[in-house]
Amino acid sequence: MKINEGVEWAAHCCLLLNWMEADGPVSTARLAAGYGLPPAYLNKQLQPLVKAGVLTSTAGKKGGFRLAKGLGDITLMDILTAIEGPDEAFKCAEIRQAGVWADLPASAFRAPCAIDTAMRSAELEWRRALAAQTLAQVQANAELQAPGLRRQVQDWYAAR
Amino acid sequence: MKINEGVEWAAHCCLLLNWMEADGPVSTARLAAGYGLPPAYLNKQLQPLVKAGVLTSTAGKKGGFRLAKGLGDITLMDILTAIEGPDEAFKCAEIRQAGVWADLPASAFRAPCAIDTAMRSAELEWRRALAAQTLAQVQANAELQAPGLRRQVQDWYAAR
DNA sequence: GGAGGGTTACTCGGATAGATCGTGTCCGAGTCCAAGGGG
DNA sequence: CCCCTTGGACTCGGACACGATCTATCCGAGTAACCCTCC
Repeated sequence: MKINEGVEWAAHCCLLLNWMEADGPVSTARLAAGYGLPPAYLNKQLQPLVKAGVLTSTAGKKGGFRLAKGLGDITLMDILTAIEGPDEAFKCAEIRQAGVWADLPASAFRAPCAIDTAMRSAELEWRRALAAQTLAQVQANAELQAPGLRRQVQDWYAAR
Repeated sequence: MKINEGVEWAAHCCLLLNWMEADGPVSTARLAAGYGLPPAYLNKQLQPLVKAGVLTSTAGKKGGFRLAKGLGDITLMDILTAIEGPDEAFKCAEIRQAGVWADLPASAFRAPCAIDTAMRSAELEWRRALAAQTLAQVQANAELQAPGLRRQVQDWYAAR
């Protein structure tokens, strides 16, 4: 039960892409350099975001990634599902249907597994909280805590 | 991001152990037979629960596992942390401290990473929901949906 | 000067290895029960 | 009849393979910009 680090990378990149929006597409190499990440692997992590409609990619010279929509329309849930896939973390294997319960009539399984229900509802709380957090809010918090950072990052990239 | 199936196994076993409490310890072989699981692997999954103080184990003939406390004192969170470990699913690697941010003064990192904060708070919601669910509640729901099941299971084990 | 074509350099995207973690199995140390013998 | 010893079988616990997923890298198809030539 460990979340791919690509989720963190993607979130950071989205925030950065928003800051760099005026400069056109940003290539994987530039993004990776900003965070000290392996460029090729970062590229691989960003690809599912393109498929999910969070980013758009353009090839060729001066190509790179760009936000497909505003930060307010992107939630942490979007990023997670794009990279981790749509499946839930807890997967009920219905082990109760074997052994002791194998001889029971099928009607006994009409009701869902109580454990599965409890685990699902808890996980739903998590996903609900993730879906409630837009990247716009996250960025607002970040800029609130470090007001000059945005300009500093833009300058660093401009001089590169 | 996939939860070990051992979590589901452990939860089911705890409920079963509660039903079989009067019969003394239940061995791994009997537990596994009840769910059609590989006995040795189930044993391996239950061991951390003993270390966590959820179960007690006794060796030798007529040995096996037994609940260390009442179902009301065991939460889904206990089981999860016992098997998955205490670490959180989302681990912030502080990638913001490399590249662009490498030259910034240390004071810039006094404030926590905004992404980390948002992810953590969402995950906390999940853990809070898990900690609020005791196995006693889960079992109550299960027995409510299938009233005769408890007796049926006890009989199956008694005849074995 | 402007337009068109070719070159070039750079981009993403997917196909290909290595590392880490989850899954499954096996055997040994320890222990409890039971039976048998002696008092 | 009761107690102690001895044997045995069964248990958990950890050490040992296998497989899948995550991590990391490489190379190729494609494309947009640029430059040079020609009109």
